[in-house]
Amino acid sequence: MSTQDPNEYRPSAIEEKWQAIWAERGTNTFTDEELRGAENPFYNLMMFPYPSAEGLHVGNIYAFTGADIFGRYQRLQGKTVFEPIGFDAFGIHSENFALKMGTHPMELIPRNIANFTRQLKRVGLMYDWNHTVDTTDPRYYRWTQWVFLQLYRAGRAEKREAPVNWCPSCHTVLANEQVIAGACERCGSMVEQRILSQWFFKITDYAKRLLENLSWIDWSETTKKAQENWIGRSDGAEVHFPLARRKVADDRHESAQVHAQKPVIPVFTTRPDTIFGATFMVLAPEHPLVDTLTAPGQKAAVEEYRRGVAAMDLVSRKIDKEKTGVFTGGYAVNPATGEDIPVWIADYVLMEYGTGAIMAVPGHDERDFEFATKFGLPIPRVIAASLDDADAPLIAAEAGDGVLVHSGQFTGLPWAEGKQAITKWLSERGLGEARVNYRLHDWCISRQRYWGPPIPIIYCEKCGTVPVPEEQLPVVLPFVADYKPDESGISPLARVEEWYRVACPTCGGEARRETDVSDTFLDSAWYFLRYPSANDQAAPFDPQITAKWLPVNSYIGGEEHAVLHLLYSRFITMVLHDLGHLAFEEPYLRFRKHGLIIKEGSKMSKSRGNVVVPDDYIAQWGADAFRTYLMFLGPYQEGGDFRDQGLVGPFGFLKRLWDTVLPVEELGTEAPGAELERKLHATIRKVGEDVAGLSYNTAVAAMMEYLNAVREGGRGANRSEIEPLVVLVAPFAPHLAEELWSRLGHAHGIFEGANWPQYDPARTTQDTVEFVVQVNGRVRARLPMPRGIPQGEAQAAALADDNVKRFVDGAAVRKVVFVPDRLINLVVG
RNA sequence: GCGAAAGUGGCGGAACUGGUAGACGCGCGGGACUUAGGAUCCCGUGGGUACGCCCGUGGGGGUUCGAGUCCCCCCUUUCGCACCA
Repeated sequence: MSTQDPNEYRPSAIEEKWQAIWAERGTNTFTDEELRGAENPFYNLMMFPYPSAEGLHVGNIYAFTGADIFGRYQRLQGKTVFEPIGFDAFGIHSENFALKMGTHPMELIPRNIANFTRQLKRVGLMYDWNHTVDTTDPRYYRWTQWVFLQLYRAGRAEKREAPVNWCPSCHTVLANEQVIAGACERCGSMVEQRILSQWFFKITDYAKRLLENLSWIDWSETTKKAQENWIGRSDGAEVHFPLARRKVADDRHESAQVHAQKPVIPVFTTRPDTIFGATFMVLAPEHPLVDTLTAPGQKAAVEEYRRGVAAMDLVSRKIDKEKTGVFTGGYAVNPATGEDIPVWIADYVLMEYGTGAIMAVPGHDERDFEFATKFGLPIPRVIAASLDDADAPLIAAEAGDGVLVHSGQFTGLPWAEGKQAITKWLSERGLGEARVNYRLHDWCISRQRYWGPPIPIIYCEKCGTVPVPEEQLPVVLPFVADYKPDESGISPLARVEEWYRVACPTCGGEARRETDVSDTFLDSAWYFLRYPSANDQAAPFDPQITAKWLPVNSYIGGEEHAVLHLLYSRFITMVLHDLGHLAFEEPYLRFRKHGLIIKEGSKMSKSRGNVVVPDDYIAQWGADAFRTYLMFLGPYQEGGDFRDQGLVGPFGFLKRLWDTVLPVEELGTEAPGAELERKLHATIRKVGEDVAGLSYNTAVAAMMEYLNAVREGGRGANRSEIEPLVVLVAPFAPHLAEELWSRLGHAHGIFEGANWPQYDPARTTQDTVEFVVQVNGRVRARLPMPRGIPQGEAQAAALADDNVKRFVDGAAVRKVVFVPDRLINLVVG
């Protein structure tokens, strides 16, 4: 029971020992010179964390360990692996937490980062601590501001008005996620809309490219699908509905005329084939033509409706609810039928999608059907299963396919052809054209908050909007003791006069800084470019280093960032590429999502009290066992269930491996037996393939199986049998592997060289196979047979088996199915 | 509603192109060593059984010599998106 026994497995001791050695030798860190000259570079990226006050979550460790294993495996294959980490520490999350705690974020964040760093180091991740990034450091956000300026210069950033959620009680702007059922998540007051002037990045200009590149980038399919849906391509037509000459409701008898010079209402539709059924139009309440269209008698009602909509928060407006709306009193002309149709406004039409106006086809659109039913508008049928059904009554919207009916010269055309033909017809008459529309919106990057990088813009009375000259960056976020938002609805920076009052960079006159800060997603949209050049004070990223290391070889992260972070960083990369700053336009060659872990069958959360605190487990079992268990508990790309009991399995495995190798002097020197050697080669192959494909759980299982075989019946191991296993386990349990490797007499560290064992494919298979004999598809015998046995011999051997004989029972064999080296199936009777 | 994925022992989970269902681990049972063990090691472990076999991968059909795997219908769960025209 001596605790000083050098052959006892004491994880904490060896883990701390090797962490110190790695730091001292610089095993995982690079100088900038080394980065420039690296051979076989492999950039292994994982999503940097937001350094919360609670410390590292087990979910973070799960994500990082899986990525780290991949990096360590690449390294054991001889690659030079750059594996950086950083801190995504700006944003509303940090700010709200700081407000709650009453501690200033400038004080809180460095503390959290220090704690995270300590925890990350304890896990044994292969990070280059010489190349870290902290988004709140002016040396970093100086270049975030530089990125903004590049977009501004390229005309990809523009300022325009947009609504935001506003909590009248907290005096603050809320993100959509902070609005719960129309109320502020913090105080419960009803949220309102405010219209503010904000900065947008025109990501919609890139919608087509962002969508098309998805066809060739090597990403998790589900992630690509999420982006595809988010970008949301719709093929249809833009159609122009001229305003009717008469605008008043009771002026019904005047015939409609189509005059090209008249103002028109453009609409986007995916179903131009149903245009003959458009019996009314609906505009978003904010639509600019509403005032023109509104008849005097309807003015009061329209105004009231618009006020009601404006008071609503941005989230509840979009939830499906009973249709509401108001008639404007105005009419437009259906360009297909030539008839006047009434124009309504309703909040189910959104200004931000399409043109902010729709042609309503109640017969063939559910929402329009509901609206028409409620307000007594006509619901004609223009699509039917066949011409015979042209007058079948519509009891619900029929959004499916069919043939056109009651559609003038297009009647009888199948739906898809009608779509083409009508679009062509409208376009020949100058009333519309084919159009592709995207669901994707421009990226609003303005935040009326404190904790972010100030947007580098100056407003001058004479010169207008002036970008801060690049040499004047960074625009440093000032220390503001009271950074709480107030009722003005503008950033707390707008209260710091000595900060925002500046001389105009162009004319030197009085000017004012932009007081909004930028979105956290901008910080993370380019961080991977910064890592290799993290120490470069002269440029955001060094051209030579960037050419060598980018794009990223492997990126592993959570699916929750499938659409925002991953899309924004692709967009920023494309813009920087187009501006000549980067040679590539896609940032991540390969992206794989990891799954989420739950605890004992349910989601981990503070309210459930089932949050796994990693430090406790690591203290008890060691980082190696913790890492190995996390990778073992389920398929990495799908996630799994963390059970306290489960940890003892992988711990026991590591301990048995340790006990098998030590003491080294007692290891046998013989060659492995034939069967064990076969298993060794098969295991090397399986673990290599599984790790490369992120199937970590089965890789660990294969190693356990092999160790069990080595130790079967309590036998001791030969060195040649066990030494390769030390290398296979190294990505999972790097400390233990280093220690055993060194005790096995190697002068250099296990990760300093291409130490991954080779296998001989010829030796992965057995000479004897267990051959399955079926009769009529049911297993009746399992017979050992030599590999490569021909069908005739196998059949003879099968028929000689007593049990097989019983089932064949003298009957004629009608058919024989033979699968070489696996199975023979005798069909009788 | 739309989109995606998944339902396998007491539990977490394996199973490549259809070809021995349940690898590996937990738990449980037995044994060894021990004064003792909840430590360690070894062995066993889907259910039933007249010990020949039979039944078993959410439910119901189908294709096939053979289906967890393929096809059709249904049920359940999880995760995205959601009045997107």
